[in-house]
Amino acid sequence: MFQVDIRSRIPIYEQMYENIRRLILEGHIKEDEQLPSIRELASLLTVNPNTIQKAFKQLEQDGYIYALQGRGNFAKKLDVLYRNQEIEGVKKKLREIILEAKLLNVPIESLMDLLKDAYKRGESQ
Amino acid sequence: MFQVDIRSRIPIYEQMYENIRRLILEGHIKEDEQLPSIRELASLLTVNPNTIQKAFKQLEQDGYIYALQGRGNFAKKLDVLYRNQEIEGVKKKLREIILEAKLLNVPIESLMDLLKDAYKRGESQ
DNA sequence: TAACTGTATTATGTTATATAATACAGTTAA
DNA sequence: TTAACTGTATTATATAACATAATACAGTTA
Repeated sequence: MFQVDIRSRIPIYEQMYENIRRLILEGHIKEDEQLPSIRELASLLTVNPNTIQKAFKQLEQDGYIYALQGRGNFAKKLDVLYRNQEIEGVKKKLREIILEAKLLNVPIESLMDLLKDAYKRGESQ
Repeated sequence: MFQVDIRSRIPIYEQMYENIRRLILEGHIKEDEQLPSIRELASLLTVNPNTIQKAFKQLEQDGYIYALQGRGNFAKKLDVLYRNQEIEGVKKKLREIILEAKLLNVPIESLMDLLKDAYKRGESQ
């Protein structure tokens, strides 16, 4: 499914969060599809169940999944409104990095080329 | 000069590092110009001297400043070769965020517009 | 010499992260 | 009904990163 790097400075639960979030956004986990159980993931990735739980809880709070007592965790339907918040966040980050690039005197043409190129190469869907 | 947010999850020494790095890259601190002393900054920002020292040490290792025993810390001349490493780092981050945007189905035209806009608005120099 | 600088070390405290070990409750299939 | 799954919650423990505190020493400068 995916991997976590226990030596990374990024917390495991945050890596988990990002990975699952990505799988949902990319459509690899569809609406109402069940995720692996906490214990299953824990043993699969050799990570403590509590750590998985922390990631899942965050995913639930942020609207990516929903939990059913005794049944499991499932991918939520991503509504448009919510997705817009996501998009705004990405745009903000994008602006920051563009300023950073400008600071380093990277010409705008280079950035445009990079943008086109990266967008093309991005895995579709 | 700048501020640090002690409640941020970004370590103080890292905020210091970023702030000073930025001042140098933006040309607000010029080549061979002396930086405030460690103790001075420490009392100014009410941060422990050791924390400042950690930021300065990192800045020195990364080629932004040089230290003279008993004299102080000074901004280094940024050579082209080094700047290229910086640029590569920013480009990498840029690619990642563009993929993120694509994931959220932001059309490339929006990103192009955003790019032009952000680049224009960026404080010059 | 006094008052600055950088540098280094040791000790202490705090917080976030992660693990371990349980326990309890809901669901499901045999 | 029971066994084996699920989620949920709690308490305890360990560790590492971060930051502070308190010194000490060495080089520079007026």
